[in-house]
Amino acid sequence: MTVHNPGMHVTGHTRAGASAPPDTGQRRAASIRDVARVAGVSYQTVSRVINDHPSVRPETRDRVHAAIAELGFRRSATAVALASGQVRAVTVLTSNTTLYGYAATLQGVEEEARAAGFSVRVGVLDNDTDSGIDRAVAAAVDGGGGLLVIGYDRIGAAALDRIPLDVPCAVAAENPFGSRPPRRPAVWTDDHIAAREATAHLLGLGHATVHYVAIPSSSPGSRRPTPRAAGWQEALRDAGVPRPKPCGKGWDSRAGYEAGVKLAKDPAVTAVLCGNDDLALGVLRALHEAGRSVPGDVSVIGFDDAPPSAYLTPSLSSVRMDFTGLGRAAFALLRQLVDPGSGETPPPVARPELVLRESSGPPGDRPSGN
Amino acid sequence: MTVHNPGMHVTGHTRAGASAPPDTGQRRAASIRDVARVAGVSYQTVSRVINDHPSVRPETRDRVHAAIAELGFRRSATAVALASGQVRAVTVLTSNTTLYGYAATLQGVEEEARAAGFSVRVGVLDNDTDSGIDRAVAAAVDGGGGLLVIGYDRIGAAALDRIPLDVPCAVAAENPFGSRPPRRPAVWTDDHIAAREATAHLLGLGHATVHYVAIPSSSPGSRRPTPRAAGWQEALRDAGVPRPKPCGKGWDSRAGYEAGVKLAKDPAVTAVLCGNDDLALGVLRALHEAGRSVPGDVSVIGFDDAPPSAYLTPSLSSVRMDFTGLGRAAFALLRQLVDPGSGETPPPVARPELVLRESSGPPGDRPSGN
DNA sequence: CTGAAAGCGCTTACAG
DNA sequence: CTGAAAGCGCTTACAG
Repeated sequence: MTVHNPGMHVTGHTRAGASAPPDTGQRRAASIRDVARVAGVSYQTVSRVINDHPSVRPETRDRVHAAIAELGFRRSATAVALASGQVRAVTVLTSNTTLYGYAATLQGVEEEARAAGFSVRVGVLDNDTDSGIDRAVAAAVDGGGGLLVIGYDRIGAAALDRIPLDVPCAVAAENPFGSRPPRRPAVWTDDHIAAREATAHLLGLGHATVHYVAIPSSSPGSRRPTPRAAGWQEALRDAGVPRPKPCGKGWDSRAGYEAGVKLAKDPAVTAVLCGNDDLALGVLRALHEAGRSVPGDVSVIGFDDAPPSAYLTPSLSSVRMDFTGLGRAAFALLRQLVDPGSGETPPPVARPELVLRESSGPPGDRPSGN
Repeated sequence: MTVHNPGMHVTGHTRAGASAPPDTGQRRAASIRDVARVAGVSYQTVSRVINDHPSVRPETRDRVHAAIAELGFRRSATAVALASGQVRAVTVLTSNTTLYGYAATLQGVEEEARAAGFSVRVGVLDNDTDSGIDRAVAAAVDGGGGLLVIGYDRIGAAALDRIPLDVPCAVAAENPFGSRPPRRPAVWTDDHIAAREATAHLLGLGHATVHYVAIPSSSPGSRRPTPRAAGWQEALRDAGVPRPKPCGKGWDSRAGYEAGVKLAKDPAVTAVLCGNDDLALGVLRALHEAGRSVPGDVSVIGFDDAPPSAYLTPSLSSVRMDFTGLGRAAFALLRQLVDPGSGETPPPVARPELVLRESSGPPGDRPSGN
């Protein structure tokens, strides 16, 4: 049976009035008591078997396993959580699940969590008000288990401040939180240094200065620059070159494009560092439309090194970030908190690395000479 | 306190031997019995209040609310789940969380789930063996609640077949499953028709035929073409033009690049349809390196219309897919299954739409004439 | 409108 | 090596 909606297809025995109610075999699932009865032991012994307790006679163990298989028994994680008081789960609080950096971090968390037998929940912070954040935090806390905050942006940082202190929590951040150290275990990579090095690299190539298309700030007041912006400024200051105002207002290619349109109009702009690769992609587009060649007229360097960046035309120079590693390490930190006996130590996170490709070079480096 | 690892920073009171153990205020959380005591009522009444039962005297209700606030009571979702037998949770089973189509689907699920008060878990299928899939399915099932399978690929389709029939489950798929209808409620959009239309469009422009860079097949045997491939073939057949073999082996830009390198060598290739935008991006790159202009020498059309595609140079023609809507509808289907009383009906999903940009045009349509 | 009982499916001591 | 008891924090009938 198939029903056509505009643009959509839906199928299944659940369509209203279409057929019998779902016969999903709704008899009650087997419990350890059922298994015990079939195996001829007490349910306590069943508990020992499913928890791999050593003190069970092999023969008994086999009988229990046979009963488990026969009944298709699956232990209820809910009951385990309630009885043991431990929830072996982590909720990732994030403002976004599709941007490369966020999605890759989530992937890292998931890999590490799965290996540790933790389930992974995602809580999206899509509402930038105190009450919206409180709702999301409450929903995440209610589920039990620990929280992992992706603090790459304003909302993430704000959520971190609103999590009750008795809830175990760790953070993957974009920075060392400047003057305000996090109250929680945290991991981050050196965006600051990486941005400084990328900027210094462009300066070393001979550019008079470097412009910056910023990602939104993570500090609630929006006053403090991101570590990436700070690193860029520092490099300019160290070199004693002019320090243009950063531009950009958003995370996506559209925001990059809009910033790029303005930059393209200024002939003095010969080098642009971007807060992420999507932004850089938009800048590249704006430059192209304005007839300014890359890297001939303008050099562009992105941030994050998303997988497609190497295949752009021109291929994009970018600062590679180990988001997956960050996610893995953040989970390990949380695990230390909720399960100190595990002995889990954070896996190494790769240092940010400037990957040079076609989009950057010396000023005026045109195929046909200067 | 900060510790430097290669490339990583870690902070927090959890560093081995660094400071006192975490003082996360570990006194036992308040239960409804604690609240009852403080409010001077029975715990049963507390249960009524937190469940918004009508039959509670306003005055009593206020006392309970005051006690809840005073104790910072948070109801345990675990206990609710165990006692009520309902898990208001959904696990998204997917082989990937970072590719655009998958991430956007997950986002749609999350939006709809949050609105319904369901928590969202993610289970990643990263192991393409039966036992690997079984482990992932078991982990997802153990958590309780429903399952939502993203069946865009081989692994997702295989997982679907291995989910116990008594577990509520719905599917977001790329196709109507051809000859084998799903045993589960499913949503999908018309990739098949969309691919046929995109191909017909290119043919209508005057191209002698259209080549196809395929995404991997979703059918376990890998024999049956994806709906996208089938739509492409159908358009060629309908038009009575030559039908080249599809190429491509992967999902990412690298796979697209490799396929593009081969296509670029064949001067007969003037139009290429790609199974997704990442693939198209790689094809664009390969064409560029081979000195073949787009769309002058070769037209390229992608699939999915990922957000950056509009800002590529040349901007990419693509088939826009409503993945978020698909995720939303899939959740609604699952909700109908586990919670028939909710009256939730699947929201509309947008029809795939061919978005024409710079990367496609008539053959030989060069700025400087033919 | 409110309370006392039983039970969800397990685990954690405590006996033997 | 195995069993009987108590309890995790709630909800769902059942009384009053």
